[in-house]
Amino acid sequence: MERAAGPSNADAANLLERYGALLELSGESPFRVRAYHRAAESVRHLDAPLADVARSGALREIPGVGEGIAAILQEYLQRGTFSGYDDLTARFPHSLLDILALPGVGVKTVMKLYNELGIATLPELEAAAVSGALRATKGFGAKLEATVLSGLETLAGRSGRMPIGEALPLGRSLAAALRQALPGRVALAGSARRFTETVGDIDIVVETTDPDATVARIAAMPIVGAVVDRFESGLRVRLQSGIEADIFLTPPQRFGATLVRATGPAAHVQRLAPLPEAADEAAVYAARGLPWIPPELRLGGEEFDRYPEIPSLVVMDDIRGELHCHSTWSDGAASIADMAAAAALRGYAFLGITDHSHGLGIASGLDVARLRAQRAEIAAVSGPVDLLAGSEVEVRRDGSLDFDDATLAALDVVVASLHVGLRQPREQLMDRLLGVLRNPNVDIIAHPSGRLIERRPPGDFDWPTAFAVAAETGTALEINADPMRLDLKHDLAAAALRAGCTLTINCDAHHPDGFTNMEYGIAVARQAWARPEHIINTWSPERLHAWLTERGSGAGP
DNA sequence: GCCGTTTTCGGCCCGACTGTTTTCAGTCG
Repeated sequence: MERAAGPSNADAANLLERYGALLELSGESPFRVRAYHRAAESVRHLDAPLADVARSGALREIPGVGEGIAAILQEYLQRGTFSGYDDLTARFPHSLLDILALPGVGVKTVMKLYNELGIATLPELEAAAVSGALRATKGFGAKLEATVLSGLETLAGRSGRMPIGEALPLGRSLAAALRQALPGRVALAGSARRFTETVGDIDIVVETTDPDATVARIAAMPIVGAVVDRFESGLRVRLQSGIEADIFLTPPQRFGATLVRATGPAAHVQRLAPLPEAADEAAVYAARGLPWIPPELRLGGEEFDRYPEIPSLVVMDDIRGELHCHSTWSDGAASIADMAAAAALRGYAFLGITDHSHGLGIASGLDVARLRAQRAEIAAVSGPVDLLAGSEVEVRRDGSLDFDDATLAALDVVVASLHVGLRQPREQLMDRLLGVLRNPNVDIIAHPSGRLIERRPPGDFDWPTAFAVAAETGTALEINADPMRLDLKHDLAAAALRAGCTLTINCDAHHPDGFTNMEYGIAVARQAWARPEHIINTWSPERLHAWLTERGSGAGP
């Protein structure tokens, strides 16, 4: 396997991102700051290595990269940094960016802390908050103190656990590298294999008859920075990226049992105890009279009672299309044509284009006039897949929608979302949600709880009531497959199914790459024991169209 | 800093909530 020389696209994107943040601290125009963030996103999603793009002279063809940023990227590729970045890091301590990352702390607060109190690091900030120095400063009060302390607490609680969207690709690439370097079987284990929302560390099982030789080979791998620990049954390594991973060594005849144990969770493994010595996982389960239980279903409970249902649960191949994605018409990064092509490449039959409505100004949401114009483009592009003209319509704070009923009824598919006012009291929040569920023009409620994993708690909804009404109106509830959302989460999705609700799984893709997140949504749906018939985007295009038409929209223009 | 069936210069990123004040600045989705 040949490895591309030079820094990764992600490294370049992160540098542009940091530079943008530093520019913001220095008081630069918000538009200039934004330009760097936009360029960073484009670079992050490039199909080819940045160095190759530069060599072919196509840097300026990257969206958001003009003369200035192209020159910066050239310099970065040659020197590993660029002079503008060096200048700014000389002016501001890099650690100010850590403070800027605290929720509720923006540029103005960071610079005031730095200039008036000399605070440049998180520990200094914590000391100032604890000692009361913050609230003693003019312009700061008890609330900022509380914001800072709770933000620091969140950061501390966060440390160590990665979102599944990072952990799984990382675990897979480590397993692939080990497979390349070692003769025996290699398998990803641990919570990443089980698709838990967050992952503490990467676990891998490696088969070997010569542990010492295997350890030596692993230690010599380029991806491995250092062996941190060597224990009885394996070793702990620190990767070049700084992430640590446990590698368990096992003789071939015990590979299955070791993989079950290393995959966990403890409650699941306990039900199988004592684990029979077996060369593969299926044999472990067979010895207990069970079929092989897929890792994402290993939760230590239901899987031992409901296993006959496993073959009927939804799988990736059941998905015929998606009903919630974005394009450059709002905050997406790709054209409708590009999104349609990506969907076609995945074998999808249909794709709902649902850009934001105007209420979400920051996402440059569409007003009625632009919605009409977009509809024409959608009609022109439709071909590689069946495109549905839709909207992700904003549910405003007062519960009203951004578009009137006639506008919504003319759309093929309507996805309603609560992005604002998620901290409202339960009663108000439920009034909004129930009102939207009862609107016959709304087909889908997107990311119903509004949570962002480890960043924002869900809204305070009364789920039994919400699910009862959704079951009555037939409105589909989304499992949003974005690994930062996974919303509904699996236990809520299971409760929704018990209440008789219909579901849909969507990536909420803002870029062609976004569709690859589908596997996370599938895992959540399976953890909720969902079958294809529960999920509207597994249905045939004919059945889906009939359902949409029946619901009051989809009648066409 | 980028970009152009509004424009090669002048837009681009709006509106509400919160906290700290006392008429508004800062943050965020």
